[in-house]
Amino acid sequence: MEYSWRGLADKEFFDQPTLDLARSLLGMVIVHDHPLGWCAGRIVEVEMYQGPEDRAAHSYGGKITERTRVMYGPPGYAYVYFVYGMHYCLNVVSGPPGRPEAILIRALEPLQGIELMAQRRHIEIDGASLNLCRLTNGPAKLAQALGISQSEYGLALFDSRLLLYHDQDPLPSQDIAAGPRINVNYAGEAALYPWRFWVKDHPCVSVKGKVQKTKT
DNA sequence: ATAATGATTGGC
DNA sequence: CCAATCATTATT
Repeated sequence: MEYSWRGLADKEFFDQPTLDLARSLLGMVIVHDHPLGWCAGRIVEVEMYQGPEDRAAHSYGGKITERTRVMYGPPGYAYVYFVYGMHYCLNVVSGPPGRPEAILIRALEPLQGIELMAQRRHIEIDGASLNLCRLTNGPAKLAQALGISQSEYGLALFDSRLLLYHDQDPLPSQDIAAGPRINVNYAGEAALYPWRFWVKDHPCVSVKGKVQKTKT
């Protein structure tokens, strides 16, 4: 298997404050190796969820359950959860052990394995009419496209079949936009924190992300 | 054991 | 706008 990306993220890469790690993830490439084939996409939108104090986080109040367990371990592992009875979402565990922080991957730019992604998403590739962003412009869409489900829970993103790669220099801050997170209105004060980050003007930013952007 | 609740999406 | 659909969680 040959990857052309610049370099694999090592274990130490994840040892940085969640605020920094979230922004560092933008522009990086996520690769999923699977018996059916491999897929890759560039991260263009993320959301951070910070520890026990964040009312929007699954780990709010230090809640530790079977599902949230991996968030309490070391950073750099996959936190996959199931929502709305039909969707999976992929997060990168962040923060030192004991700090239950995570970063939700909200949108990708498809790079490799387009056919497989389209197949998994039940979208037909009919030439020019397909907007590739449609494959991965949402947290559950990209999980589906990459073939991520419960069996990817807890994988080490620096040493497993699900990997993160550096591919370009870190994005300059002027290319990164920030705003409130999506669908966390129940979180009161925390719903206002500008903890969603995306690549400014990137076409593959999630639909809701774009709506919110134009609204403000 | 049982009921409430979504870090969403796609279709009407 | 709203139904779909079920794992996880809290509650009885």
